[in-house]
Amino acid sequence: MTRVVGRGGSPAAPRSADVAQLAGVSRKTVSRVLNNEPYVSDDVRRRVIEAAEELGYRLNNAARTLASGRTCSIGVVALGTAGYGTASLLVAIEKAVRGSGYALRVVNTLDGEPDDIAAAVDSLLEQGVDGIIVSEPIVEGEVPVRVDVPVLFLGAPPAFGGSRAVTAGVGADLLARAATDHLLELGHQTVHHLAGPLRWYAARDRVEGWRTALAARGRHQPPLLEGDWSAASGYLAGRELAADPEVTAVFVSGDDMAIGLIHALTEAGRRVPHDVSVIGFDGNPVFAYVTPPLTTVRQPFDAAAREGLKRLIHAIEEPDTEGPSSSDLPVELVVRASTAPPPTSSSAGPRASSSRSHSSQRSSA
Amino acid sequence: MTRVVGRGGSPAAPRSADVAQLAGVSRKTVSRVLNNEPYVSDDVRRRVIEAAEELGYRLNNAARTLASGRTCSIGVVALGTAGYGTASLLVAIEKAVRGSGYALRVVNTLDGEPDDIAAAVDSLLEQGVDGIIVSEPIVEGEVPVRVDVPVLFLGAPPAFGGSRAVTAGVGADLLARAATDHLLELGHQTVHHLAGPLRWYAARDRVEGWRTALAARGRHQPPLLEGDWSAASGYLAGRELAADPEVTAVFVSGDDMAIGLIHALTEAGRRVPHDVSVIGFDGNPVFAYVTPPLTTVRQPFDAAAREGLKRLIHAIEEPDTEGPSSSDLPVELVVRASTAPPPTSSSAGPRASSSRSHSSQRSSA
DNA sequence: TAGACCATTGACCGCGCGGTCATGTAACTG
DNA sequence: CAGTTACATGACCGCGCGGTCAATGGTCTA
Repeated sequence: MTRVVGRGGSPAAPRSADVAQLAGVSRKTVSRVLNNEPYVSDDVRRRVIEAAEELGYRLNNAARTLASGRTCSIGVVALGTAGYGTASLLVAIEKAVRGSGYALRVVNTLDGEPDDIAAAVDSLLEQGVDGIIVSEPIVEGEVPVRVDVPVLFLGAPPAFGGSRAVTAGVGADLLARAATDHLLELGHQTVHHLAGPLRWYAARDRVEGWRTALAARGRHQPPLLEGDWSAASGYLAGRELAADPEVTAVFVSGDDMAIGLIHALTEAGRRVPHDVSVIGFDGNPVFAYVTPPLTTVRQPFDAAAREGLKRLIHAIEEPDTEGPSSSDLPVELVVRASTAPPPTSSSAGPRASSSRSHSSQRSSA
Repeated sequence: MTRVVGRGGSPAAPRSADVAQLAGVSRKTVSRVLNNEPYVSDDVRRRVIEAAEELGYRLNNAARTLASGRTCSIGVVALGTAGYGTASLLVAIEKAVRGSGYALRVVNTLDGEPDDIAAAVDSLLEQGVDGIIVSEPIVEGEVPVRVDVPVLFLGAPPAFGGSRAVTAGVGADLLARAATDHLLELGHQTVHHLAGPLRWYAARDRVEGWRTALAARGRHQPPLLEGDWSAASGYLAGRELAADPEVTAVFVSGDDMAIGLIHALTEAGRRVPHDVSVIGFDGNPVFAYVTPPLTTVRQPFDAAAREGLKRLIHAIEEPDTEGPSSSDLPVELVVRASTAPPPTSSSAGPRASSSRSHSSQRSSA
């Protein structure tokens, strides 16, 4: 039979048989060369590679998947929002996956409802993936899908999601604790907290860290506020807090919300950081250039993605052995000018430091 | 032969033959049902669907791709940055692809160099895609890859990239023109422009719109400044502009850069918008809550992604017919408080409007 | 009643590759 | 020298599905 010819007279894509013929070897040997298998002489290897290049040969992924049973791709269930945090995490995952030999398939869930996640996971399984990353798991409900590949939950507790689940995270509790400690060390009696939606593990972990930091010093734990990550929700929370003169320090669970909160405080006549200190969470660099420059905690997205992926690949390739142990992620506090010591009754307290402090930061393990 | 059984005694994934056996029909009939082909009786169709559900059957994408030659997936070459604009565009693409019957494969290029893009495209072709979206094409150089699927360039001119290329865009030139017009209508004699990296089409289109707006009114065209999308680069440009007392209005090619620029102006004693008006570009909602709230132009990411995808799918499925005609995208000016009439020698000019203006906006076609 | 026609179903092939196993050939060993 | 090992290659099968075409059975027309 004759091979099909594409539109415009362009020949159909070459197959490994074409390469084999040109190189004067068998198809199987071509397969060996392209998969870096041993037991191929240097001469043959060279000839095959030359022939492949000459023909512009590309492996057919579908065929190799079908034959081998391995898809060499990893699916990501991402949150369909363009926020700095989630977008950074997705980019970090992509960077981590590069060079691992796996391709990435992305499905967004707009809302994060269990059914939504289930649909996303289902579509990934149908496409064929060797493993799945749920980038921001939500707490509510079990995901109603039978999954027979390992799943990495970034930030969820190990119990979540069935037996073949692995987890990794940015160490949100430690980061949140560092943020709270920063404010306490400045002299604040206590620290208020504006959390993200508590359905998110990301939000819960940070609440946990905040509570731990307060408890460690025996401080009063103010009631929790809950936002939705948006600046608008931060603004609303800020209006509430502005009415309470006791508030001198707020740890906000996201930079955007922190910006909204500061805006509300300022509007109400509470100066930041003179009257109220605010620390954010994420590390979006643009907020070094707002007034006041935002003190925040940078999330180690890259490190978390790398570590998570390492574990996931381990679970894929050597499912019966113990995974790599967890390594400590960096805690990076970016101190700018939205935090300061609390106002004292006698003195006016220090003003915001001048513009030099755009990116002063300190790191600790 | 016996079928392979997975770890832990879990049975291997069911195949269409299993469904066929359970439903008491042939494998081919199962295929017909699952592909919604005609000539299947209602009774048989129902039985097949029930059997598939009972077994938890999922189509094997690799096998169907191999057999049919169609992958039913679209590849995206995205920029590996977490900026609001690029991230929003990616999310918009994902939203547009949902329900189209195509899956998404994402590859990031960290830098956008032609070789980098070539590698990304290559890896997509190897994975198997029916079409490719280059989300933010860069101007420099031809992409050195032979591509035999349609390619959608979001924002590049039609000549780019070979014969099977289609394009769509957010209408950046019109948006830029609207931004510039806004400032001119406020009474400014001319408008300065801080562009993005001119290697990007996205930046060039906006420069074009800015030039057109100025030329249409016969205004002086100040020298162009070039940033790199970051707030830091906006800050540097702002230091330059602050030294020039002639500057009363700046159109900045991205919200982040605008924030940096405003910071530099403020630091140098030039008040925004009292002395200098600044308009951004993107529409990141968080900047409604900085001081001053940023006037900006919202990019119609969703509409652009939808339209581009419609054309791409058309090019995939009916390559020989003319594509759908382009429809006008919305121009959405978000007027907040970083723009105002220019200072006059006699009066002090209006102050920034109060906090009510968080999201006042006007739209026009 | 015979012929034409349609709706419905299945037998069979092969997409392009990796896996298994048999077959070679050269380099050692005792 | 025979026996053993290490290396190098190819013949052949089948992964799970869609496509082609033939076969079946029923309904309609002349």
